[in-house]
Amino acid sequence: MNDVAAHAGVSLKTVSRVVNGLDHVRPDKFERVTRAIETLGFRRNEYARQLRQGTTATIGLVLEDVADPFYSLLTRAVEDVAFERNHVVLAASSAEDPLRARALIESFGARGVDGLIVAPAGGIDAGYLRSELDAGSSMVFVDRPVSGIDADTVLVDSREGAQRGTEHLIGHGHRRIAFFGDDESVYTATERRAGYRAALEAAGIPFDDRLVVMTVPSTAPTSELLDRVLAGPDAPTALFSGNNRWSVRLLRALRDRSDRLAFLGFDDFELSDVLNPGITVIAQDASAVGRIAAELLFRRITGDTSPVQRVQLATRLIPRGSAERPGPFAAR
Amino acid sequence: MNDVAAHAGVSLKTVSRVVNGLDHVRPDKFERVTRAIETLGFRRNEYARQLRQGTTATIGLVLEDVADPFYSLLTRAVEDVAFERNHVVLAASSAEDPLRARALIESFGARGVDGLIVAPAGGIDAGYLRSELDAGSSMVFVDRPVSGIDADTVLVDSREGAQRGTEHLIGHGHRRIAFFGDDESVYTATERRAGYRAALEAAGIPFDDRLVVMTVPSTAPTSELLDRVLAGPDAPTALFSGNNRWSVRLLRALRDRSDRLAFLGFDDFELSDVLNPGITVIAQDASAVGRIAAELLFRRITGDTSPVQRVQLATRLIPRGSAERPGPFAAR
DNA sequence: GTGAAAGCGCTAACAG
DNA sequence: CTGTTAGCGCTTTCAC
Repeated sequence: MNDVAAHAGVSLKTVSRVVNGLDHVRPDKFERVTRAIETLGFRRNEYARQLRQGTTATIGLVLEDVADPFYSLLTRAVEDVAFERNHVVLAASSAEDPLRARALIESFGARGVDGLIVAPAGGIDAGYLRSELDAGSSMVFVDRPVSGIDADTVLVDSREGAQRGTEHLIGHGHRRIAFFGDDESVYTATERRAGYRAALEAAGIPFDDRLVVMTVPSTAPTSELLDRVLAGPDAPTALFSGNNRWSVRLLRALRDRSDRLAFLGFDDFELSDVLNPGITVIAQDASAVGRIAAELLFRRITGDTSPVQRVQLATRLIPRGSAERPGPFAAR
Repeated sequence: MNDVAAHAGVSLKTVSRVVNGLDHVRPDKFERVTRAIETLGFRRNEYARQLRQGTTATIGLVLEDVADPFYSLLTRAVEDVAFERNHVVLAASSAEDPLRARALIESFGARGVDGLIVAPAGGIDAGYLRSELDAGSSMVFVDRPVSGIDADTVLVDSREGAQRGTEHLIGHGHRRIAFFGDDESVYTATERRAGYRAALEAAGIPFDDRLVVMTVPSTAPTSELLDRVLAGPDAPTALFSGNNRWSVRLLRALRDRSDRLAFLGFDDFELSDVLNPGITVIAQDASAVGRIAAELLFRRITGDTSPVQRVQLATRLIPRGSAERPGPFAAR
C-alpha cells in the first residue's frame, strides 16, 4: 500500500480510502491511485486488515469425513451460504478421532474464525469447546448435540425416523428385524437404535440383543457379522441399516448370499433407486442441515443473541421395494 | 500477550519465547508464564504471527463441487496431507462457474494462502491465475490442465483410459457405441471423447456424431437424449458414460427401459459392484490425485524450484459384467 | 478532502 | 538468558 501511495504521489491513507471505496476522494487522485494499483498489481492483504478490524470473514467446518456423502452434501450447502456472505470456509475431517478434532478446532480458533460448525466426534471434550465459545467465536453443532454447551444445534430426528422405519417393516409382517448401527459412542447410532427398539416394543416384539450390531462399519468384518446375525433357528427376515456406510457394506455382502431378506436403510444414497428392488430408505436432508446451520451461525456472527435453538429436521420414508417384499437386492 | 507478560511480571518477548518453545527460558519464569497463560486463557493469534512471518500455514482448494464423489475423495486426501504438515485448508466449490472460481481464488489469494490446488473450471481465465502465481502463492492444477501457466499439474490419463474402455467394448463385439460426456468446455470430456474416437478408428469403425452427447449431465433431459441416440435402424449396442454423474443418470434411465445394452463408465462409483450385473468401469484414483497434488504443492511451498511437473495417473479397467454381456442393468 | 501518527498481536534483530 | 525496539500491512483517530 505504501508502494502504491508513493507511485501515485499520495498518502497511504488515500490509497486505503480508494481501496475501501467508502470515503470520498477527489477524482484525479482516485484515478492516479487506481492506475498505480493496476500497474503494481497491488492486492490488499485481508489478514492484515482483519487483524486491525478484529474479524476474519472466515468460518470453520469440522466433521468426520468429507468423503462421506452425507457430509459432502452438508459441506457444499455450508460453502454456498458462506460464499453469499463473503466468507471463506476452513474445512477439515476429524476422521472420527477426538484428538484430531480438537487439534483442528483449536487451530481454527487460533486463526480467529468468526464461527464454527462442528459435527462433534464421539467422546469429544466439552471443555475446550467452551473455551472456544468464550474466546468469542460462535458455534453451531450439526448431526449430534454436545451436552453442557450452550450453542445452536441442527439435528435430524434420528429416533423418530428409525422408529418409523422399523414400524414400516413390522407393518409388512416382519417380527425378526436385525439392526446394524455405528459404534455406541456415536449419538445418532444410539438414537436410531432407540427408535428401532421403541417400535419393536410398541408392537409387542421382544428386543433381542443378538440381532443388534453396533460397530464402526469401515473396520467391521461384514460377512462374519451377517453370518452370526443370520444364524440360528429364529433368523431375522429383515435388515435395518443404521447409516449409509452400513447400507453399502451390507448390500455388497448380501449380493453374494442367497438369503431372502427385506432391507431398509437410514439415510438415502445414490443409486438406491437403481438397484432392484429399489432400496427403501429413511432419507435425511443433508443439504438442509448444512444450510440451516450456516444461516444460524451467520445470525449469531452478526450479533443475534436470542436464546439458543435446537432444530430437529424430520426424515422422509421413501418406499422403493426392498422393504416391502423380501430381497434379494440384486437379482442374479 | 501483553497481559500475560504483565501478569507474569516478565517482558512480552519472554512470553513469546515460552509460547514458541524454541529459545531457552529460566524455569521459574517459564513456570510463571505458563501459569499466566493458563489463568488468562491466552491463545496466540495465528494471523498476527503470520503477518509478521509472511506465511499463513493455509492452503486453498478450489474445485467444482465437493458433493461430487470424485472431488470429495480428492478433498479428503488433500486435507490429510495438510493436517500432517500443520496447515489448514480453505475449501470451496466453484459450481463450474468461472466467475465464482475467480472470486474464490482471489479471495484466497488476498488471505495469503501459501498455496492453491485448483481444478480449473472450463473457460477459466489464465490471466488472473498468473497474477496469483506472481504474487507468490504456489499452485497445482488437478484433473485439468491450464495452458499457458507454468504450474505443476496432476491428471488422470483420461484419453488413454477412454480408449482402453472403448477397445474393451469393441473386443466384446460392439461396433455401435454411444458416448455421453460433459460439456465440450470441460477438458476431461473432450479427452475422453478423443480416446473413444481413437479406439473406434483403430478398429476401423466410423465415428458417428449422432452417437455422441456432450452436455452437462445435471441439466440434461436424460431419457430424451437416450431416445434420440437409441433411435434409428443402426442403434448402438453399448453405452460409454464419460463420468460418474452421467453413469448414475444413465443407469437410472435405463432401469425403466427394455433396451439390452452393454455399459461401461468412466470413474468408479459406490455400488457399482452391487448392481446386477456389476458395472464395468475405468477407475481413477481420486485419493491419489489429491495426495500427490498436495505433496507436490508442499514441496513447492518449502522452496523446491525444480522444473514444473505434469503427473499423469493411469486408470484401471475393472470388468464387472455390464460391458462383457449386454444389460439390462437391474434385472426386473 | 487529506494526511500524520498510533496501534491491531505478534516476531526479528539486536543489545545487554 | 532477557529485554528493547522496530515493523509485518492495514485501519482508526484526529488534526489540518
